[in-house]
Amino acid sequence: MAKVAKFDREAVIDIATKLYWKKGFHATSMRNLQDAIDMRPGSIYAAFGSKEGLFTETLRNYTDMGIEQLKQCRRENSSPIEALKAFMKAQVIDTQNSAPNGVCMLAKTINELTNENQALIDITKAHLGEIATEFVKLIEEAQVLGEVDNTKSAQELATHIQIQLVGLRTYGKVNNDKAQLNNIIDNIFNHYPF
Amino acid sequence: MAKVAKFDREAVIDIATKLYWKKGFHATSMRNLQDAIDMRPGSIYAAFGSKEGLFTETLRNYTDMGIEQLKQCRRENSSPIEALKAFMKAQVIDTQNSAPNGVCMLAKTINELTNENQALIDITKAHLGEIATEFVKLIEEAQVLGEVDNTKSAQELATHIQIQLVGLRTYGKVNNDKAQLNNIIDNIFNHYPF
DNA sequence: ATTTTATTTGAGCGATCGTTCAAATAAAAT
DNA sequence: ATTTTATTTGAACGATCGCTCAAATAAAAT
Repeated sequence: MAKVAKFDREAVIDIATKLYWKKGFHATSMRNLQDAIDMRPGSIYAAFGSKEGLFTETLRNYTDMGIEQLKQCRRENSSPIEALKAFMKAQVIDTQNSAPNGVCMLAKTINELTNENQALIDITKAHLGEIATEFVKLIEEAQVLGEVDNTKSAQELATHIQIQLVGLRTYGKVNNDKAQLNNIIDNIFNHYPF
Repeated sequence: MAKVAKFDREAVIDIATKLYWKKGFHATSMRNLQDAIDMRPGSIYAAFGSKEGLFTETLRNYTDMGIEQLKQCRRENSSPIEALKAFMKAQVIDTQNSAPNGVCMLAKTINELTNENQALIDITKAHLGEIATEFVKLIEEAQVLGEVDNTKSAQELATHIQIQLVGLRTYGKVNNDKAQLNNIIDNIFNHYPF
């Protein structure tokens, strides 16, 4: 054996996630990343391969954080639907002021990239699918508990939630009104299709 | 007087709109624009001032096209709500295959830009507001005709529509299923809050 | 202590970025 | 025909882009 890597890979990916989430793939330069994570080009390329390679790891990190946050909401709520509602409020309202960006990093990436980065688009789509699957699990649980009509398709309801999340997080950036956003989310669960 | 500009300003803005809409502000280079509109840097800068200046004109053009499309839908439908539904289907479904980009250029811009381009963000927000105002007018018309419960806030319903549009256009890019998108839009108008 | 080797450094590569401007051009005015 | 002047051209500016790699470094193995 020989010299061992001294940088904290998780910490580096966390910082890179914040930067990419805030500025997007194209507007984040390797120089920006070098400064933020305090690594020189050679080390970054040795560890992550390329700008795309590092971005890929931040997409994974962002998605894992979201899924973990959803599970945390589930632990804190006896009702799966209340857990889902709490998650939506955290994602739509709380992120507007505290997170690197109020909008969903995955939606932002889908919006930003073109065929020129098809591999990144495919990964992003897959991650959105993973999150939708977590929604499905929660909704099916709610159906078992009788909180949601079990003749409805859990997959369709999950899609509905994801569409609301993406739409609301962008709207929240345009009109950051916590009370209004709160009402809108309450209404989503008080009416069709829930 | 002297030599007169020979380029077609509207045609140039149309082409620039398509490019910016497709690739976004940062990923569209002036070189890309020069090639697409067949003008040399000096002419572009004389006519539009800067990359931001030209982008601003394309935002205006994009918004005008959307509002015109909405009015066209109104002319083709005796019912204002049917007109709104037709508009949504055109924006969500038809654009996925024919337009430069399936997602809304204004939403894409809100998602992409940061404080570093606050002026462009402010313009984009204002344009989203203009479109919402057109939705309000249509909904108020529907309320007069008894198509929509007139105890509801037309402004809130318009916001609801805009959130659905943004969410659906991004979802359409992830899962381009015409039949499913069509059903989702039908459901929006068959249930709460309509 | 010396050797081995994974890691880190940072100068610098060629390409491209947004932009400028002096010179060339061409249509209107004389 | 000549002058005037708005427009167009395109070379080129300094800055920055993503990325490479030879040299320096430092921790583990001997």
